[in-house]
Amino acid sequence: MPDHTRPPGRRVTIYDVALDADVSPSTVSRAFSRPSRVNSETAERIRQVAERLGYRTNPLARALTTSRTQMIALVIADITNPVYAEIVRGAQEVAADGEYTTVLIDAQESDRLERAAVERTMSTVDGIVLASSRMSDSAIRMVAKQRPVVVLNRALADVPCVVTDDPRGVRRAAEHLGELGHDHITYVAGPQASWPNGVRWRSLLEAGMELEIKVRQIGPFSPTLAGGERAAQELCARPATAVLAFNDQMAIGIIRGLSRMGVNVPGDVSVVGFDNILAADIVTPGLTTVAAPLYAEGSAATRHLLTMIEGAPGHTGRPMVLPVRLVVRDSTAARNPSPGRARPGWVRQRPVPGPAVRLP
Amino acid sequence: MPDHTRPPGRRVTIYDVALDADVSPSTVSRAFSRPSRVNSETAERIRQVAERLGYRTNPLARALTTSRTQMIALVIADITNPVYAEIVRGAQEVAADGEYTTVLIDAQESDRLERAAVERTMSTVDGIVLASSRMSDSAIRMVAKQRPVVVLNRALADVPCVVTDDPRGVRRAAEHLGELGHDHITYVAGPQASWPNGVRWRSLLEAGMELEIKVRQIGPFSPTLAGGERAAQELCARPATAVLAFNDQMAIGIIRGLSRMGVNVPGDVSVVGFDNILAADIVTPGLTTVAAPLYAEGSAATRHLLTMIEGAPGHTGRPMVLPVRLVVRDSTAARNPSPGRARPGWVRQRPVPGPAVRLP
DNA sequence: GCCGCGGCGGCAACGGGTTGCCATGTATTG
DNA sequence: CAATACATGGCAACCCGTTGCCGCCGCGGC
Repeated sequence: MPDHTRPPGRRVTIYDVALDADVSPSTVSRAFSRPSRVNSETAERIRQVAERLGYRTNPLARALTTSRTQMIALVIADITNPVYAEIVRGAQEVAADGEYTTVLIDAQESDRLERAAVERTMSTVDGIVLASSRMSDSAIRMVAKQRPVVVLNRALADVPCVVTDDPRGVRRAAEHLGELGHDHITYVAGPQASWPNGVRWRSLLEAGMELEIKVRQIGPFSPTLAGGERAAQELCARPATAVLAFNDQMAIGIIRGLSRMGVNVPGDVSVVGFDNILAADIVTPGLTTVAAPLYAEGSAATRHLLTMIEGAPGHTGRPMVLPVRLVVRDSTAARNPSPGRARPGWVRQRPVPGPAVRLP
Repeated sequence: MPDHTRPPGRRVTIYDVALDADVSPSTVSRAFSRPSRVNSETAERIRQVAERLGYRTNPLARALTTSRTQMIALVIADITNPVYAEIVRGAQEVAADGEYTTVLIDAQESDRLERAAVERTMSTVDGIVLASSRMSDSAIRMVAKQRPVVVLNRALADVPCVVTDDPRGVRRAAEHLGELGHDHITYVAGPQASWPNGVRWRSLLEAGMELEIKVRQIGPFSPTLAGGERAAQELCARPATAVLAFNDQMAIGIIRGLSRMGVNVPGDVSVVGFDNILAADIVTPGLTTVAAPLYAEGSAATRHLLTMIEGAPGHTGRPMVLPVRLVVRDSTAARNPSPGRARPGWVRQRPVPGPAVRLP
C-alpha cells in the first residue's frame, strides 16, 4: 500500500488517487463518472484508495468540462410569503432526488432585483425555475434562450409553464358566495406584476357574468397583511358584502382592518382568500380560501426542468395545469339582508359620495 | 474592426475577445480582474470588444484557479418555519451587497439531511452560515475545519457564533408571568437537537430559582402547530396555569388545542411563545412572545462570514449576542385563582394520578 | 553612453476533471 | 489458426480563466 505523502494543505485530487492506486488519472476519473468503462476490480480498488485518502470529486472542475453544475436556481417572488415554503420543499425534494442542489433566490417582489440575481446566477446553474416571476415576458424569454427554464404561476408562450387552475378556484369561490346570497363581489387586487392577479380578476369577471353576480375591483395593494389593512379602509369607502382577496395574507389583513373598524366578518362581510396558508386555519374566523397544491407545484416544475436539462425538448405547448379546491371555513356566511337600505349598513368611515357598487 | 466569427453555440471566452482585440488572453483576463495592471486605453478597448461580443466571465473557470466561487451557503432547519424568512432576508441582503450569491439549504429538521446537503455543497461555496443547525458539535467542527463557518442560534467553542439573548428573554417572560400571579411555569420543549431549546429550559430553571417560581418541562414535541396541539393534550393531563413554549408555532398549537378542549387562554392558562412570528399577531388571542431580531441575526452572521472569507481570523471567543424583547399581547393574564382547589379546575381529560406540579 | 527602473504585455503552467482516440490484451467467431 | 470484436487502460487535448515570471520598451539619472 504505497503511501505517497502529499502536502497536507491541498485537496486530494484524482492525481493523488491515481498515484496511490497505480493507475492513470483518467482511469480514476472514469471509475467515478462511468464505472462501466473500467474493470470492476480496478474500480473497486480505486474507490478504496479514494476513500482512504478522503478524495471528493471537485464539482467545479467537473463543471468546467461538462458544463453541468448539478445546480438549479429557484427564484421566488418573496420569501416572507409562506406560500413559497411548500413550493421550495417540493422543488428541493425533487432536485435532491436527482442529485441537484437548489440555489434559492428571493426577488423581494422586485423586477430589478430578480433580473440582477438571475443574471448573476444563470451561468452557474443548469436550469431555472421561476416561481411567480415579476420579470417581463421578454426578459423571461431572454433567460429561457440561454438556459432551461420552467415558469411557475404564469403562462407564457414558448416557455414551459406550470400553473394552477385559478379560474376554477375563482369560479368555486363565486359559486360559494352566490349560494350564500351575495349578489356582488369585490376583488381586492394584488401586485399588477403578478400574473395570477390578472387571471383571478378576469376569472371573476367571467364567473360573475355567468352566475349573474356583479363584480368590481379595488387596488392594487401590496400582497401583505398591511396591504390588506389598507384595502379594508378603501372597502369602507366603497362597501361590499363579499370580498375575494388576491391572497390569504391580504384577506387576513382585510378581516383585521374591518374588525378594527367595527365591521363583522362574516356577519357583515364575507371574505375569501387565495393559497390556504397555514395562518388561514389559525386566524379567527378561519379563512375560506382557494387552496393550491403548493408542494406539487414545486415538484412538478422541478421535475419538468430536470427532464429538460437531461435533454428533453421542454413541453412548451399548453401549460401544465394543477387542480385547486375551495376550503370553506368561517369567514364566509349568508349575506346580511340589512333590509330597507340600498347599501350595506356598516359604513363607519366618512360617507361615500358615489354609488357603492360600481360595475367594471 | 476584425470580426472573427465563432461557432455560435459556444460561449464567448477571453480567447475570443483576445482575438478580436488583438491582445493575448492573459491581457483580457487582467483587464477584468486587475484593471490597474493593464494600460487604461487597452483595457477600455478590451472592454468594448467584450461588450460587443457579449462576453461574460465564467465564474466556474475563475473559481477553479482562485478557489473562490462568490457563493455562500445558508443552512436553515426548516423552511416552513417563518422565523427563517427574515433571517434569510438579512443574510441575502448582506451577501448580495458583497457580490455573493446565497445557496439556501433546507435541512427539514433532519441531522442526516443537513449533513448530506452540507457535504454536497461545501466544496462549491466560500463559506457557510449554519442557522439552527441540527448537526452534532463535532460534525460542525468538521465542517468548520474545511470552510469558514458561522453558527447562528447556537454557541460552540472554536467556531464563530451569533446567538440571541434567550436567557434574558426567558427571564422577562418569567417576570411577566410572575407579576401576573403565576407561581409555576411549564416549559413545553421543542426538538432536543435544537440548541436554544436547552438554553431556554435552563434559563427558565434559573429564572424560576431567582423569582421563586416553580418550573417543569414537558416534551419534547415537534416545533410545529401539530406539536403544540399534542402538547396541549399532555398539558391537560398535567395541568398548569402558565406555559412557556419553545416557539410561537407550538404556542399557537397549544392555544388551539386547549381551546378545543374547552380551556380558556388566557383565562385559565397563560401562554408565552418565542420568536414573534407574524402569526403571533394575527391569532386570537394575540400571542405574548419573546421577539428576536431576526433580520439582524441573518445579516450579522453573514457579515461575519464574509470578513472571514476575506481572510479575517474569525472571532471565536464569546459568541455575538443579539438583544431580544418581550412582546406582551393577550395570551397572558392574571392567574385564575380557582379557590379551594389544589389543582386548576379545567381538567377535562382523564384525571391525573400523580401530583399536578412536579419539580424538575 | 550605460544602467536601472517602471509600465505593459505575452508565455506558459496551472487548477481538476473529462473524453476522443489509440494501444494492448483477451475472447469470440468462422 | 487467422480474423475480428470487445474489454480495458493510457495519452493528450480540452474546458476557461489566473498568475508567476520574463522580456521589451521608453525614460530618467549619472
